[in-house]
Amino acid sequence: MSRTIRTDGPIPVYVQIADYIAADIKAGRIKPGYAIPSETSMVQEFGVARDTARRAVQHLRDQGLVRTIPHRGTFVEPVDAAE
Amino acid sequence: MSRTIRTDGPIPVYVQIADYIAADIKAGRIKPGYAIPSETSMVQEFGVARDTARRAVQHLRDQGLVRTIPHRGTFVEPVDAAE
DNA sequence: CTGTATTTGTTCGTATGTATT
DNA sequence: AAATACATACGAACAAATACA
Repeated sequence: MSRTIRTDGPIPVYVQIADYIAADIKAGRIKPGYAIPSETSMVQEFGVARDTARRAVQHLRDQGLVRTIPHRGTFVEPVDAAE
Repeated sequence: MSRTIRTDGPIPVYVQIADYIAADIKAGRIKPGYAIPSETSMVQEFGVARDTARRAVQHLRDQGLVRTIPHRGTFVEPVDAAE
């Protein structure tokens, strides 16, 4: 898995991260009801600030792909929820 | 012992706390094998958030001065471990 | 064996300041 | 000016392991 983050291009870092996770969801690598990586693990995995990781999660929420439960995590929605 | 925390300067609070504890270690006030103050006690003593106390401990770990045992505490390493 | 207290682990929420683009 | 990104800091909730009475 490349999962390279580019800061020199036109695509915001948070969108790039969200896209990676969205791809995981759509490919079934993270199934409905299961948690996506925590903000902290995104920070570690992608080497970004937590602020950026949060934006990525927000982006996924905006697309209806996930739902966050405070202090628990962010979970993949049922497949039909993102339509 | 002053141990004043300054929030108006350029030195992060967590670094200031770590420096205080590092000084205690280097002065022999906390000996190898013994525990440094818990996160909770740092919160109380310095009036900071736990997040900040944890950063201070992390900073000490990064310097090789201490080692954390989960659910037990954080302990001073042997003197030669920090070289 | 059974609680209770202590301690670190983990997670998201919120805010501020700075720098860069 | 506005959006993006990083770093710092405080809050809050709950989990889990450990230690001990």
